Amino acid sequence: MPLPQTEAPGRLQAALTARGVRLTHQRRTILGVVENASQHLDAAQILRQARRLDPGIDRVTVYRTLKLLKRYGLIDELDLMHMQGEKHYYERRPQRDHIHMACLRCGNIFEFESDLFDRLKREIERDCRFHIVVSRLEVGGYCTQCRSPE
Amino acid sequence: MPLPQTEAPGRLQAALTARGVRLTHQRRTILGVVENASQHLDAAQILRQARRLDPGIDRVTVYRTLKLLKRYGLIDELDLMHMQGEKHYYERRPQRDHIHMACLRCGNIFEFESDLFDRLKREIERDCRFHIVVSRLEVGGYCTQCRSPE
DNA sequence: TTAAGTGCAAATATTTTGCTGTCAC
DNA sequence: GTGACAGCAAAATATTTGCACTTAA
Repeated sequence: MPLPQTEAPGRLQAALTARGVRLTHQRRTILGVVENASQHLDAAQILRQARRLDPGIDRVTVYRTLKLLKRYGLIDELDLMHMQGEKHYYERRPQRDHIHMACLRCGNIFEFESDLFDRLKREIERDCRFHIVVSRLEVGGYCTQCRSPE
Repeated sequence: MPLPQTEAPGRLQAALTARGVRLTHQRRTILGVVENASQHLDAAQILRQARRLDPGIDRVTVYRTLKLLKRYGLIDELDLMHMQGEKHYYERRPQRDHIHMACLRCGNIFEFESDLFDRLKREIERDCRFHIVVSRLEVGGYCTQCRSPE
């Protein structure tokens, strides 16, 4: 069953409150959808789910809220190698960055954390004297299932 | 002065020919633009430059040619952290993958090659049993110039 | 010759903006 | 009470599709 929007305030909501951002009913709903998503959602999917909880929510409000969250660095915007059109996907920014792998055959998205990735980012910061705010590593290819015969 | 389109056939053109792809006048022009670009170009910029050499070229032909090149793995499609709208940027696929760093203040794009990046990709292939076809690592942040006081 | 490619027009997809009324604090 | 926010309509941006004509091989 869909999660009630009266659920315990999530981390996103707490983070916005801490920054003194006004929390409207609509924002709470959208935050809840993003927070409790079991997969990467695009704007249209977020809108659809938010409307189940609050049918009056407008598409524009979803876009404005996503932009707000992105501006505060609370969510990451993914392209997932543009596997299905040019839409973007969103996920709450994790403690530790991870890599997204998109299977070009089955379309599944896999995630992977890696010390080497963390080291690479530190190397970039040091060698290029570049202060990293946000990073995105996406790869497209074939997963085990799709490579194996059958 | 703009490069004449009668220039020596570039690698892109050779690669398409080798694959038995038909080379039209328009394709040769677009290939030349992409090949000789000194920076990352989006579709509109490619169209503009192509039209200087052949005013009749249509926007659609540019998109179709870019899609063709992407399908054959001859160019890479970049987002450059969506610094200016949602357009895509293109570059001829290099021998060795590199990282793109986008400065959020001055908008400059920096490139960086790294052994660690190569190792990371090998690690992904091994640990995740995932065969990588294409990869993209983009970071957004602040370059030396923009971090320093003045 | 003929399958593949081009230009044109129109459509689609995604995201943004202007404005007026509403609500969180 | 008031400045920030929501909804609606419309626009802007980026890319794709259908179709009749043209061209590379």
